[in-house]
Amino acid sequence: MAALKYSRQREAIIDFLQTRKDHPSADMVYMNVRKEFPNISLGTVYRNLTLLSDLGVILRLHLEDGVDHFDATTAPHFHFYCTQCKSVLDLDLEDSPSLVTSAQEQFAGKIQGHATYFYGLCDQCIHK
Amino acid sequence: MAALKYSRQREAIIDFLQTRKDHPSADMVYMNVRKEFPNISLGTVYRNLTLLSDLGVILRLHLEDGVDHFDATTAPHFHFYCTQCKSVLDLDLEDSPSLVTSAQEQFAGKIQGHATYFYGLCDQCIHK
DNA sequence: TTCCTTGCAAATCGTTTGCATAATG
DNA sequence: CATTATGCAAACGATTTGCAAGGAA
Repeated sequence: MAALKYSRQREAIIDFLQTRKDHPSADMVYMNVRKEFPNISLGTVYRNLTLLSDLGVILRLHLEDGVDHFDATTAPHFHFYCTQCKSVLDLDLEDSPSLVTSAQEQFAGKIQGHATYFYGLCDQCIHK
Repeated sequence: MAALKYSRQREAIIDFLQTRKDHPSADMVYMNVRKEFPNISLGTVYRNLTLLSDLGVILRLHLEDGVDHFDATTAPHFHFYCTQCKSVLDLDLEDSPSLVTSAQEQFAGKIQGHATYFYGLCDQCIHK
């Protein structure tokens, strides 16, 4: 029942997210979209991020740092979180359907998906 | 350099968590431990939960509902989150070192572990 | 004109923290 | 006695929300 109407701000938010692979926080989105829309408010950013993730257009990630992160790649994939530099990366494993399948075999409810993140040290943080 | 000292409140918090398999929030812990220590403060509950999860005695889970959940089972396992009733369950999958292993094969950094939760509808929510 | 969206600011809410006091080792 | 833990309340920070004005259908 949404009856969504177009807005340039929302488009800019989606566009920005699609250029990034590092899963920005709402504040990051805000600071960047502000270059194009200096008057955009943080509330508008949050409203759109919430709307878009409710619609499934983007993903909302809950990591360990207390701030939500957003991801324009909605195809199932895995994430890596560096405990040192706090960066977030995509991991492209082939294996994800079998994970859900094997979980489903042992679970009476209906599994619709999963959120998985690996944690540890990223390549850069190891070498310094 | 911790130099931990005993406290009855902390013990009660751990004891309570060990009796539960539903991964209570800090507020749940607070309400229950209050039966035994009516004057305990929410701050003390948070301080101990944070301390214990930093020490690795318990796990702190970041789910979709915006509140942190705590788990006294620290052995690697999976979680299920019901998107309808918001309950959290343990899933005992044949532990998959293969998950970390296969991820590690394709990743230059060092993977130390993973947090995985499945989401969907639990058995009870399907049948109503 | 109707209803969605925005900007702004205030409100929420989970969590953390400063401080004086109590308990532990 | 030295140090850690507690209770209380205030502070914090991320996110949400009410409202009046602006923009899309």
